[in-house]
Amino acid sequence: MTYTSEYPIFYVTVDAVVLTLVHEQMCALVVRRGSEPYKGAWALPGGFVEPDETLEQAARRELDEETAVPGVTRLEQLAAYGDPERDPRGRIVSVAWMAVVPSGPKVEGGSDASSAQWRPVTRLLDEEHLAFDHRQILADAVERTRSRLECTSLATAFLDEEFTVADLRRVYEVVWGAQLDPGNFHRKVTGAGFIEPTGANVQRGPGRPAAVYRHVPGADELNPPLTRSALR
Amino acid sequence: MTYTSEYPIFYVTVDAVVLTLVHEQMCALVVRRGSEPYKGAWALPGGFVEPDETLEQAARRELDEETAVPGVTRLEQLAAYGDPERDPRGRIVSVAWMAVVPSGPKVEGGSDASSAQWRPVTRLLDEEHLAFDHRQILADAVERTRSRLECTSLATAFLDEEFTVADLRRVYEVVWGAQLDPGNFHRKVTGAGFIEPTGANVQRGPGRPAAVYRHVPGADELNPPLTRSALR
DNA sequence: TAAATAGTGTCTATCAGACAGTATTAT
DNA sequence: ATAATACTGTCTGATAGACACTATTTA
Repeated sequence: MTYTSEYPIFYVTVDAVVLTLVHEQMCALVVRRGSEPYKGAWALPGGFVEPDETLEQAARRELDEETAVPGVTRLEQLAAYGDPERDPRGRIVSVAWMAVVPSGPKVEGGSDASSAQWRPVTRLLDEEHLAFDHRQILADAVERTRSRLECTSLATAFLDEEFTVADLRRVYEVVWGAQLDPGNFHRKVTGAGFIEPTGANVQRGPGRPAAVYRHVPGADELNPPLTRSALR
Repeated sequence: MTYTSEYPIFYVTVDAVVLTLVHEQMCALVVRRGSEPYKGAWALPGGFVEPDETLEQAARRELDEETAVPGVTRLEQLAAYGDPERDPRGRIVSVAWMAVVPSGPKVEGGSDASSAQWRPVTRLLDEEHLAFDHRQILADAVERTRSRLECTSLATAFLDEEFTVADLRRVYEVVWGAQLDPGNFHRKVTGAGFIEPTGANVQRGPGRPAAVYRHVPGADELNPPLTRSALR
């Protein structure tokens, strides 16, 4: 089938940055490109928007098809990237989305991409070569995530439904790349209103058992915010 | 000229929200639509992106062509809007931008639109009908502006190069819709590091003359932020 | 026992907000 | 003089961060 237009042809794609924690490292979901351009390079999952779907639906569909990653609840729109030179195949404007999922889901496979994989964000940004302008998109997503931890409950999205205060602290420490004072963090986060105790306790390694918490549904705004300067 | 494609046709447009203060009211720049759809309704200035320009260049060009508004320095990308039903003419994804300009520039005319005009944001949002999904875009831009006042020097963009602390306070009061304590505001804002005194004083009406300030170039981040809860 | 983690108490410096007080002008 | 605006001083309550202390477990 061929389409015609009296205006220049633009293509619209979506790309998704999905972040999680693997072994105390922030990792992003990437796929190997199986065709030119950038064949063999890592790329963010994404693809062309179809005529009758919203941009968000397109991002979800591409994530399902290329990575089959579970746990994607909220997708947040990041930005549109539309430099004329960003894709050698033509004029392609991409709308980028980001999501955060709990640690460790299996992602290999999916029909479109030969291999989807979690890779540390630091390596993707500093050492490896990402296709197109995906390095910029990833960097923007990471920065957005860092600031979202200050004023929203996004940190809980890195964790399973039940978690301890220490689990949550590790999320902040990894994402912000800073050590936090355990005592002060505990007081602040339990008083911020976005997590509530389940009543249960868990024991992991030596030390006093920790209370188990869950995210309070709907409590997504944090004020006052958790300041990023709570360093040790 | 006719273009052909084997993929469905998408069009990409840009829309711009330009905000300013007129008579103590936040106003947005809108144009009357001269053709269907939504003929005669107010719309945000914008139009189709051309093949060889960036999205930001397209936004600037459309602003020049449709409104000839001066004073647009920084354009900040807001979001992409791509609902399949948002435009009856076809599948059009629009990338929205926002800018803030000093009060009072003349804008009537321009070649494309019969009349560009400043209209109060409250009326556009609450009473009048904006074309397409421009009401949502405008609402998003206003909310973004409100939060940008907390942690950036954006408020100075509403003012001319030289201004008083009272001028700046009026910007915050109008945008946030709240009264601020003059004394506390003065201390906070002069200590925040993003404005500096020129040495001159001005007299407007009764009262002690006010010192004149200017924006410190490059000082765009505010920390600690000016909290929005500095109400009286 | 020592070591490790969980959680609480407490002190201090800082800061937001309330509000009073001083300075300088127009009318 | 009076009113109005531009600042500046001061008090109070809240909070961030440092750090000590208690509680509960493993090894």
